Amino acid sequence: MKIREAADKSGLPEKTIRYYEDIGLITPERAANGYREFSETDVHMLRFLHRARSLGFTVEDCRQLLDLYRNKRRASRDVKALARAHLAAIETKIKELDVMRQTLLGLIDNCQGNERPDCPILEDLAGDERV
Amino acid sequence: MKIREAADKSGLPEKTIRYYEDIGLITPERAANGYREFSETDVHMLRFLHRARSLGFTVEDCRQLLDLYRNKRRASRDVKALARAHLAAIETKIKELDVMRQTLLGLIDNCQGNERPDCPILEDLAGDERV
DNA sequence: ACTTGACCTTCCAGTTGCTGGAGGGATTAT
DNA sequence: ATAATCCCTCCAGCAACTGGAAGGTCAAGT
Repeated sequence: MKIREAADKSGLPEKTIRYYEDIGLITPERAANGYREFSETDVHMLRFLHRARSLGFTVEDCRQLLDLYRNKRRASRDVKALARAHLAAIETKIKELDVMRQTLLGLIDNCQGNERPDCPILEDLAGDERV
Repeated sequence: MKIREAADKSGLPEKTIRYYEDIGLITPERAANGYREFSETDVHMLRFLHRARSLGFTVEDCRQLLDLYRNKRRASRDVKALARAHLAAIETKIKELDVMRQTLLGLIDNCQGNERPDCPILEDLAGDERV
């Protein structure tokens, strides 16, 4: 099948599929006219990538996951390690965002939000000491 | 003062300070030899930017916040609106990450993590139906 | 006077993961 | 034959820096 159909079946934009080929994640065949020719296996890999990316794995993670997936002699230990590392990164990120969130909530709560200029949000950003 | 000192006092890397000048967030003076000459006010602005960025505001948000900060006729309403929009973005992001986190937790929990190849994580990514 | 070393400058490239668009060939439908 | 869809390959750009190269400046030491 051609790229449009592969895109429809995998849920990825055509542009992204071309990009994934560029960086060597997939290697579809080429027809005589130069068009990419996708097999069902290719689509399967694309769906795999789509799902992995949606779980936040980086493209490099995806490359490794795909390698593991294709390697029938893999150890599930290796997959689990990747997933754990990724989970840890996500949890770190969540914590960072939560700190921001708490701070913003406090600042927003203290701001009148009217037509006057005095604003505790700006005061905080400016590092003004509060008396 | 020169850039090194401004960097130390603001907590921002020199590179970042140059970048902020490039994109017009700050406009330090120049000495005769071409070196940037930072005033206390410049450092104040840099600290403002540092703090705003650490709360996750985008650089464009920072530009607006800085404009508001410098504008003595501002309405705190405008600041609050910016902060609220940013807070909403953060909360959206947290929710997305939490969905990933939950999913990963479930997958990791089901994976033996041994030397065998069978792995529910890969199965999920591959979209295999579980019986 | 000269050199060394620490500063400072600009500019270019790379990062991540795409996305949009230009310019052009191939195929399909009318 | 022609128009509408495909498809192709570049090139550029997004955010927000960061690293490095190549080179100018300045103060101190010999």
